[in-house]
Amino acid sequence: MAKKREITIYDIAKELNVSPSTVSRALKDHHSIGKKTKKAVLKLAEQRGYQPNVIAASLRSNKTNTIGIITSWINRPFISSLISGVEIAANKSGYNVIISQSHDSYNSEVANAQALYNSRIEGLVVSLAMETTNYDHFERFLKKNIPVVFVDRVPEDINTTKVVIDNFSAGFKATEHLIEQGCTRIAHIGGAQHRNVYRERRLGYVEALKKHNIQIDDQLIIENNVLSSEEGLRIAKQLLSLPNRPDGIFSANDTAAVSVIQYARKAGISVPNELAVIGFNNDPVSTIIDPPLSTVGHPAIEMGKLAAMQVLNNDNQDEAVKSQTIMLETDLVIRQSSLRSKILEKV
Amino acid sequence: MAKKREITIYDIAKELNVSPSTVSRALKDHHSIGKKTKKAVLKLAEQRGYQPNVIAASLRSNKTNTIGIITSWINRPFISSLISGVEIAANKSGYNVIISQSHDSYNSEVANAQALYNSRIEGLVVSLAMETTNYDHFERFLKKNIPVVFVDRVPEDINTTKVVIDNFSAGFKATEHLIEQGCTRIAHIGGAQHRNVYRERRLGYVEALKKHNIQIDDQLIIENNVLSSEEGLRIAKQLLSLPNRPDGIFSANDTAAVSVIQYARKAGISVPNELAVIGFNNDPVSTIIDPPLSTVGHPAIEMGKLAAMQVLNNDNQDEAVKSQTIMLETDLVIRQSSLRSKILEKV
DNA sequence: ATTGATGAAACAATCGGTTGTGTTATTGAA
DNA sequence: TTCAATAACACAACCGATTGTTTCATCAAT
Repeated sequence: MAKKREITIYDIAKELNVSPSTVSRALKDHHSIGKKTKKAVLKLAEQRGYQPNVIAASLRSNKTNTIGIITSWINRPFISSLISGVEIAANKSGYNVIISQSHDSYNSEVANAQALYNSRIEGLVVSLAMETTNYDHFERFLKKNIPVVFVDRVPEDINTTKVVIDNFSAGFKATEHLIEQGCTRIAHIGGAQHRNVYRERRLGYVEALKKHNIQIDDQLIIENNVLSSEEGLRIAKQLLSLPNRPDGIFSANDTAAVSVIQYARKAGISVPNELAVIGFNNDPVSTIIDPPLSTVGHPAIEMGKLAAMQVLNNDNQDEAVKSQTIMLETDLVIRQSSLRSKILEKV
Repeated sequence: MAKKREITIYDIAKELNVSPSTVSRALKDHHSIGKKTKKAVLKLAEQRGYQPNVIAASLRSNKTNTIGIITSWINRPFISSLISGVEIAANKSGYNVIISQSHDSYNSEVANAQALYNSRIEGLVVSLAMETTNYDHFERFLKKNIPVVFVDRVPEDINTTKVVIDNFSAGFKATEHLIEQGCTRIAHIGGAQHRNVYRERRLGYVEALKKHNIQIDDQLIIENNVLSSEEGLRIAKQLLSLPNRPDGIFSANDTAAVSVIQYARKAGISVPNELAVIGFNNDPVSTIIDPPLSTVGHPAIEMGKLAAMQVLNNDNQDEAVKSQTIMLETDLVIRQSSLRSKILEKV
């Protein structure tokens, strides 16, 4: 019952008594085809509902109009926004986007890269798995001049385009904000230090303390590979049980920061008066928690769009531009969880 | 500097003095190829780093190993989990997943469907755009026997596989729960009624009221196409300003439910004592809001996996199974925003 | 020794566009 | 009138694998 075959340029060619190559060229408005012929081809193609077989075109022209993307998980606020941005930019340029998830596993990331390579993608957007420390699986793309653009979680020692936020500056700003609020013992909940984003946030934190002549206390720096709400709770307990407990906490993500607030409430520690808290990411939950969580915001969708555009414009760029790092500014989103002075005024 | 050409079966064939077809068959362990030949081919392929050109294979065999997915937005908790599930199931079967966003626009949905069709996808997973009421753009797939599986937001009058939750039962359970908590004036914040999910939730709500002989009050039923936090706030204000205000609210999503709680707090209305609230989706924010939000949970990732599996197993199924509706149960997640009795006991 | 069956591999068409190179007719210049 | 330039289109190779059909050799059975 279904039509067995799609209509091809050969069908059109036969019906119009021209050659397939003429049809092909007519369809893409090639200059060497006469006006009447073009009209006739376009008209018949329309009538017959001709749809080009992109697979055949890909095989011959070696262009797939497809880019790939590898992230840890799709269902996280920041990442899904990132992907959304990639899709928007790619779609606008007529490109397809193939997704894949590493689940933060190095092996999966390698396997996905391999699969995408075999799918002949023309570009790749990557946010690294937590585990990944070796980047050889991307060399294959670069060798073939297939652009690889890293976003957010990027490697250091690989010569390619990166789209990141200024994590150092963000960490610095967040910490300095706490200092300005009068905090003197500021803790930091950080992530895996081999990942740029977490290391740089911590460096910003340290730098801010240094600038304001505050002693760095290793007891107040906790690192964790997961930063889940469970881990956040555990860390909050640990920090707030210290004999000389912190009066401010800069957490490298909102999830852990929210846990801190929840624990503090249970423990009868007033936020922000006794403990000022600032997180990172500006997740939706940050506006819901009570008190609302101060945090660091960044343009996730924009980052995705930018990454995709870097991939798609690769041809037009010279070597220097191909290995640039695009660094976006973050904005401090000050809410009540850290707004000590104002709260104090009110009280 | 880069290698100009990938290695093909022709290269291997030439080097081993066999024909390309032998190489092709050897690589896929065809029975008509001798053991020694197979070994030799495999070995050389490995040595030369042979990677099959999937485009060429697709062209000939008419198999792309790719499925498409159309959703409204990627960056929403429920949808990103859905997509994550689709990717997991597809990846396990060696399939690629191409994403696209309709942004809830009918025209974009049509355009995306068209683009995916041209990309020769072998199956399509769709969650409808809010605007969509005409489904002709999917007929093309069905005519060619390309499976189209709808998830969550599904059409009524189209004969294909659907993966949904039991929205009616969920609405019923949520409302009955409020009744059991002693609520007598229960409001409903609903979504666009032409979308199955919202219509059925409302029907469940109405049925629960009927069962318990509670008069349906049109003043207490508000419908809204967006259900954003802003709209939620507006609706909360409207409902709670009624002369005879409700003592319970069943919201069709968590976003609006959270807004209700936030507004109630500002208005000095105690939740759940004076107003019991239950939402829908079990979004992350539902655990963060104070009091924690009761809601309806559903297995988003599982739905995605199931949808993908329906698409991928299409060949093995007869016509009856091809147009089935898979309905998953929801679970009532009771938290404090609706737990009146217990709260009252405590007080 | 002849025939038939079986295994192993070659041959060649095919998928549907793309693209470099010919070919023909027309036109303008010399 | 003749020749070169140009427009318009045809021809055919090609992209790289897949697959139906043939061919050839080997071996067992009669």
